[in-house]
Amino acid sequence: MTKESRKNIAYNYLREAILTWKLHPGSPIVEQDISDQLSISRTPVREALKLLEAEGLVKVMPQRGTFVFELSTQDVEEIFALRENLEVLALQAAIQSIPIDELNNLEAYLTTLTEQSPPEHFFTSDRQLHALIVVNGGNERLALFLDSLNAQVEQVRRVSALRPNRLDVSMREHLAIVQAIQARDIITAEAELRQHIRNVKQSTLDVCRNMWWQGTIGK
Amino acid sequence: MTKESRKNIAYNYLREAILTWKLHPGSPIVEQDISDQLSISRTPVREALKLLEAEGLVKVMPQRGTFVFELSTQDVEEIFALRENLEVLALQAAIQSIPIDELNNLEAYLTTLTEQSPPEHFFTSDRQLHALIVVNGGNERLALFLDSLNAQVEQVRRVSALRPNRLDVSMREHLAIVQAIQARDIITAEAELRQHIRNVKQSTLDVCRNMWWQGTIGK
DNA sequence: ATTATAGAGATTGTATACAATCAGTACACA
DNA sequence: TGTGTACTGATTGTATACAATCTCTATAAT
Repeated sequence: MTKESRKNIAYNYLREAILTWKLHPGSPIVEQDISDQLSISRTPVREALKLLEAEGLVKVMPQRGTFVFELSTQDVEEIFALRENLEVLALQAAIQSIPIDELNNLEAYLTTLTEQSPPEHFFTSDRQLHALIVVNGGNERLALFLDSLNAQVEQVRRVSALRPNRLDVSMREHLAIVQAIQARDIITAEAELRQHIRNVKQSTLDVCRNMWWQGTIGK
Repeated sequence: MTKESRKNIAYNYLREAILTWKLHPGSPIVEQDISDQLSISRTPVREALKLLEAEGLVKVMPQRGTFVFELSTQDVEEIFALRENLEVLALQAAIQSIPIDELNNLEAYLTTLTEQSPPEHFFTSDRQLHALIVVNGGNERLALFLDSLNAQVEQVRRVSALRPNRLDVSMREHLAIVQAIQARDIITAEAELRQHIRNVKQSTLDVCRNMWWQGTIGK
């Protein structure tokens, strides 16, 4: 295996820290601090921050500082509006070509999940389903853009997905989507996918507003 | 007016050079050369190149070199498929809110254009129309993404738009779109917009293939 | 003749020092 | 008391030197 570049070390470190709430929305990221923590120079840290900025996870204010991105409700609306339409677009392109055995595997896996299953299992299956759709859609730019959109809400989603019943409901929605794709039924699949994404959006919005009230983000 | 950062100087310089064919697709960009030409250090040049990479105008191959992006027909297919659907999405959101006087101005301007008008006038009105749609769509992320998609084909489009009759036809298509928006007729506007983008795509594909044959790009 | 290998040159990747700019503070002044 | 102004510290922006890695070529071995 080829050695990882220092830029990538910094990138993965920062990305993980943001998504797991070790770095809270709105808090500053000082290049020197990160380079000290990782024992590398500022240069690769800087390049990693530029990448994260392009991805929408941090906001660089020139000559002032770099800050962890704060999601507003407006942002959530924008992101999910795009996500819904782009994923449907990918679905239309992919529905005939998604391998049936992959669908069967995913379906089998979904039916094993219960309320007691560890949340990571839900996250994994969620990523799998969306990857299945997007990758088979065959448009690389669309796939990359969706990744970037998802990264911007993932931070909040990791909280919202844990709300009571949400995991269970989400699993049922996934199952409905998978089964519609298995039947190559684009009408149903599209409707289920749209509904699922709208539910996730609502859930994300709720958490977003709660955080606001509690002063977790903003001030 | 605030002084422009050296990173931006390098960014604008390189972007312009690529879009005007001073730098041909596939040709290498050496950081040291650019920094010499602009009398600045490699650091801001490097940051500019990373920006251009995120935008899809250059391709950085780690430890090997940086190259001007070469558009393949596959890329053109991807880009226009996305552009068509995203612009329609913006149009649906924008059609009621695009100011009538802006539409009237653009319509008046379009009717003054003839085969003899300088091509820049066509480019300007083209940009205006698409900006009108995308900005009033109200989704900033969608607007930014479309900008980046357009940048990737602009290089080729500046050639394709000059083909015989293309300017004239394009003007008529624009006029039809504008008039449908004036009437707030989403059905017609969407159909005209889709047709227009498909025509531009076809024209772009033709030029793309010609360049291939002539060895302008590739080798 | 073909292949393998070592070395040189070119280019990007990284470290580090210095410059420029911004925010906040203390202080002078009205 | 309020306001403006210069100063200080912190942080990003830029310059430059050095390291790592890749490509290409020359050379040697089979």
